[in-house]
Amino acid sequence: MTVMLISHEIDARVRAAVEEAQRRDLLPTVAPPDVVVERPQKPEHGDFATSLPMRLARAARMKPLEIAERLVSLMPGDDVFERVWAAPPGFINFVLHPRWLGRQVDEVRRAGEGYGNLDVGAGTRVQVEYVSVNPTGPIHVGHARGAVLGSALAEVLAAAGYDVTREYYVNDAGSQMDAFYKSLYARYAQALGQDVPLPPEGYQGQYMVELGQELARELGDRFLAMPQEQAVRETGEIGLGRMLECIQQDLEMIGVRFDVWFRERSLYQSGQYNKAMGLLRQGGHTAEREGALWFTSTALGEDKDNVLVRSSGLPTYFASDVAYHYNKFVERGLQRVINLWGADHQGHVPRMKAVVGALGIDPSRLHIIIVQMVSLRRGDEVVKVSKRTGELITLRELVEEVGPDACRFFFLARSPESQMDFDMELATKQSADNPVYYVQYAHARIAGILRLARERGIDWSDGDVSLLAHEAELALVRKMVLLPELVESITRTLEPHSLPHYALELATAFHWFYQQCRVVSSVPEDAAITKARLKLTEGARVVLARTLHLMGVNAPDRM
RNA sequence: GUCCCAGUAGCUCAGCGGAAAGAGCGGCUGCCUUCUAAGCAGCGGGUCGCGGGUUCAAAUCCCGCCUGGGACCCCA
Repeated sequence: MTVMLISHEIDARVRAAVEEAQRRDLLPTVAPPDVVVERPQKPEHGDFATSLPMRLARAARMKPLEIAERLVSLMPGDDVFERVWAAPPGFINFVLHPRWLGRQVDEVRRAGEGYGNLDVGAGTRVQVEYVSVNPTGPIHVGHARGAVLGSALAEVLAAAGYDVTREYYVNDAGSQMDAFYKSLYARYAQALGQDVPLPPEGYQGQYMVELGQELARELGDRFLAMPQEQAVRETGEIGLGRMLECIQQDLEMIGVRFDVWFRERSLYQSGQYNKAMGLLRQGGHTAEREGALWFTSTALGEDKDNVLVRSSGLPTYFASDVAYHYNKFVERGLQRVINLWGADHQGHVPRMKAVVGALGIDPSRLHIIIVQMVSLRRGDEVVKVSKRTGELITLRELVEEVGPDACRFFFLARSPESQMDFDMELATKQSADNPVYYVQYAHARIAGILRLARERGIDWSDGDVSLLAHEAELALVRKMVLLPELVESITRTLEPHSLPHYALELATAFHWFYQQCRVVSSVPEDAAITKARLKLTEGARVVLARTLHLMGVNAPDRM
């Protein structure tokens, strides 16, 4: 299915007009800048506009308004744009035709849940890797933000025609895991009355005590009989499995799922770690110093070199990441990779880009989105730890208190690079005044209207959309047709936070229409407009539901 | 000390080169005998951190400074 993107249509028309004008000597033959299509803030400036004449003025040595007028003369209005005009100081404005808008209502209804789907991705294989929390403990609120942003971004990319893989990188190797294994064994042994101390670097959390007790309860004391090293390994393996299950279930609570749970260990087992290191060596990007193997990133303009293999012989996390990205780009042939990392990994970005380049991969294929931290508040009170467990607030606790939809909406509404305050009081206690409910309420209202119409036996399938002429009706359609534009822009900016803002605008447009226009009328003379408005209402439901689904937020039929 | 992010309405945040700065919450005023008032309409509220610069045009780009957060481990 091919949806016409209005912005692309304008781009094409303006470019064609520039060429035509140059052919006719209305404009000097200078290279035109890219056509930037914008949406004016003021309705009287049209639905879309471009400032190309002003950008062209200097090179063309003409007055911007004059350029605009000449281009406009080559772009007469038609059945898509009712009016195209030049406006000072040098804009070209476009207004969508009311009849075209009416027809879009039918287009939306025809597309149904597929409305907003595009083929701009053209099946490009793109991976979104997000969360990837070490499986040494439960998911906390900070991780949840990346989880929500990543999952929404993946949804939008899929809608835009990309072949998307949603991936969680499981760090099941390395020193953090060793500490986890040893801590778990200690807790397990302690649960059985043994005096095994927690290692110095061990995990203190209460959840480790519980996990240890769980293993003791379910599997008995048989691990105490075996050599401790083996016991640590075996209980650790079981504990890792349980932690992963727990993480998976917690993420499921906010609708976050993955196609692939990629094991760090597999990089070593498959030999890909060795291959990646070999490539770096061959490329002359490594050096041995002080008993360690270094990635010589200073030669590539970085501030410092980075250790790949410690003098102890153990690879660093960075080395694993090198192998992992080798796996992504080379072994799996992913065309684009998008990683969402927490702010604490921000310093890691330059060397990751550098090493990808050193592996012979164009670094622009790797996008790293840094997700800033979340601080929790209840009104004016800063919330750092859970009153119940005395530890950081877990995702599970947050969702249980706030609910999945509000969680997703709030996390999604802020751009990743701004540190956010999450006010649990606002998200829960005042839930009625919550933006999430505002949007969901619009959907429920729509569902209510459609329910009523069906109960009354109205068949609106032959409704005449050309009757839609009220200001509020057209304002609603104007918002509806922006969803495909939004999907397209998110694939470029990789910023899904525009989704909730759009949802709010769409809901506002519907609520206003609802206020202005009676949909299901019992007056016989209103039969035709009732059918047309039912079509519009149904279309609005499609777009609103689709927007909510892209955000992973429920679209309730009743509230 | 170096690097990254942020600083916009009382609060939480959008906008990130274009035409008179936006939303939600909070405050004030109106609107329910027909489809959900979890709604609508209106009012009030801003030196876009500060100072320079670039540009026809700067909240938006560049430089410097201030404030807050984060990162600078042979941790991940």
